[in-house]
Amino acid sequence: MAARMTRQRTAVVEALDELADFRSAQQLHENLRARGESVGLATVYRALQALADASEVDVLRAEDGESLYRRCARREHHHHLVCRSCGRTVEIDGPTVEAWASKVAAAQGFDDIEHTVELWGTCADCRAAASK
Amino acid sequence: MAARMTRQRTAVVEALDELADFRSAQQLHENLRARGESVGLATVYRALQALADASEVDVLRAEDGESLYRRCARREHHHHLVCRSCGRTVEIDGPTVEAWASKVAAAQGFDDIEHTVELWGTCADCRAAASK
DNA sequence: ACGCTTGTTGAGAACGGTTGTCAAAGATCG
DNA sequence: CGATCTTTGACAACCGTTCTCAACAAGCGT
Repeated sequence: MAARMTRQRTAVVEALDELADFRSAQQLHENLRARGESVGLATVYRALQALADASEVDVLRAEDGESLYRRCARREHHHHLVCRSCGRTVEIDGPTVEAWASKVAAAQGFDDIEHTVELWGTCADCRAAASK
Repeated sequence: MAARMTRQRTAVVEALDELADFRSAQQLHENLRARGESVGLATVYRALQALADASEVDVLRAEDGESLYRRCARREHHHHLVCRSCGRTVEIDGPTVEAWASKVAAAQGFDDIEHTVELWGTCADCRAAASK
């Protein structure tokens, strides 16, 4: 169970660090190959999974169900405002939302509460590009 | 483009009405077969899709990415508190959340904002059953 | 009631993202 | 260096969902 530091894992982390926004496993894989790093797709998935388990990366689901990964600045719980078309991401937190969520859930007798709060939109740049 | 009322579509709507909680397309399909209604899986998917487009049912993604459907009481925008293990659902709305979401997004220059706010937990019954 | 037209159905193939398989490769330690 | 034991990667398998297309049936006009 000792996590070994391999060339591939390092490469995945590096790729994540360079790309500041949410990316799919496949995008990262392509990115790695493009720069000459030979890494298997399955390995990319495994690395991302491990990083997610260790809370080193945030995972979120695109509207079509694909998983997107990102290395976030803050490790504490937070939410995201993501551009639908380019993936550009802004970290946000909503203290009022947290409080609201747990209060509502508790009032209904629910336990082990987890909440999903994500904002999707089109960023200024993409909007400009679309109406070119 | 005229929507025809077929036996299959009626069956899907009926099944949804009986099952008050969020169910997957496959669960609904099984449910229909179990009661003798012969309906193809693809048809169930199509019916659910059409209903979702018409805002007749709410769709949400389970943690594993599967789509879950439910006929909600209110047609207006609202959120859900869903039991992870039995699918039991409580409709909730959070006026404060709505306001917060659009304000935050606008402040970042984002447009076309959409937000996902769902609460997952374990309902009282399932908690009791688990610690039997 | 009876065709006709046209949307709908269903079985199975296809698809796309993700995970499993397993022999070969390589990281770590003594 | 050698032994050990995790990791890798090409490919198959999976699973939910969508597509294909010939057979079918709603709804409409007569």
